[in-house]
Amino acid sequence: MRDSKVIAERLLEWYDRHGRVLPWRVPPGGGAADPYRVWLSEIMLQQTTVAAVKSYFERFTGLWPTVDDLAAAEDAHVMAEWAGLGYYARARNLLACARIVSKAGGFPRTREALQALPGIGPYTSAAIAAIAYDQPETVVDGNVERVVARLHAVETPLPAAKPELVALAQKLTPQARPGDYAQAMMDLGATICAPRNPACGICPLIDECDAHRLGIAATLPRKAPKTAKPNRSGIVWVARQGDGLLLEERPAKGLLGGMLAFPSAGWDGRDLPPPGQADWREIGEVRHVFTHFNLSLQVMLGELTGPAQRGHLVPLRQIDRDGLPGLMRKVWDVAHAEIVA
DNA sequence: CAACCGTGGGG
DNA sequence: TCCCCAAGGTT
Repeated sequence: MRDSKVIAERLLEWYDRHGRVLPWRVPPGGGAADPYRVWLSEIMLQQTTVAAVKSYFERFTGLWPTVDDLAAAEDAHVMAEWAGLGYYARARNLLACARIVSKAGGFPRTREALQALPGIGPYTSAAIAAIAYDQPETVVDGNVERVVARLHAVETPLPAAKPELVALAQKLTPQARPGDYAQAMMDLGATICAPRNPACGICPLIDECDAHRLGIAATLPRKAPKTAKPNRSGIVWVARQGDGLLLEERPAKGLLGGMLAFPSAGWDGRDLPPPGQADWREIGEVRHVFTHFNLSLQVMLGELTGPAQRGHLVPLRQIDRDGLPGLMRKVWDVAHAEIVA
C-alpha cells in the first residue's frame, strides 16, 4: 500500500516536469479538458502512434470543433478525412457515437455509460473518465501493461497476463489527479519504459522496479508467439471513361469498410468480375501489408466500352488522393503515372 | 476467445 | 528486408 503511494508520487512529479506537450492535452493549470477532444484523441490513438495522429486531430477539430458539428457531418466527408489513419471501423463508430452523444446533449460521465457507446471499450472509457472527468478509473493500455509487468516482474505471457496486470494496475491507481496519473503512465511507457531499449537509468521508478532489479526489464512483457502472415493476391481495375475514373464505396463492414476504392477482387473474400467491358492491360503491381496478411494486387487499366457495372465515374481532377485509404493511394499512384505519361 | 481490422516508423 | 509495434474494439 505504501509502495503504490511512492510510485504515484514519483510518477506525477516526473510527469509535471517531463510530460509531453500534445495538441489534445491541457497543460498543467490550463483548466478542465474538453470531453470531445479527449474522446476524439483517444479514438484516433487506438493502436496508432502519436506522430500519425497529430495532423488528423488538428484537421478534425478545425473542421468540427464540437461533437455537434461532427454529428452533423456527412459520412463520406468524415471517412475521407479519416483516410490514411487505418482501422476504418473507428471512423464509422466515431460518427455513430457522435450522433448518439449529440442527441443526448453531451457525453455521459461514468465509465459504464461511456463503454456502452460505439467504439469505446475498457481502455477508452477509463481514459475519458479519468482525463476528462477526473475520476479514479484505472487506464490499461499497452504502455501500462508494459510498465506494470516490469514493476512487478510479471513473466506470464500476454494476453493471458492481462487480468493479472489489470489487477496490479488498479492497486497502483491513486485517488488524486487520476487523469494526470493515467497520462503519466502512458508517457513513461512511451518515452522511458520503452518496449526495446528501456532507459532505466533515468527512470523515476527505478527503485520500485522488480524487473530492473532482476535484470529482465527489456524482456518484459512476454508475449505469445505470433503466427506468420499469409500472402494474398488479387486484381484491381482502374476503369477510364471520358475524363473520369471508376470508384466505388466498399461494403460498410470488413476490410476498408465504407471507404472509397477502385473496384477490386480476389483478395477480400469477394470474387467479382471486372466492373465493365474494356481492353484491360496490366500496368503494374501494388504491395501492401495488412494486420493479418500481405497483399499483392495486379493493377489493370482499361477504357470502358460499355456501361459501368458498379461504382461511379469521378473526373480525374476531382479525385482526391488523400481521401483514399493507403492501399488505394498506391493504386492511384501507379495509374496516375501511367495516365499522365 | 481468437480472429479480424491499417498504416507508418524504427531497430 | 524483416519484424515489431502503437493511447484497442468488435464479433
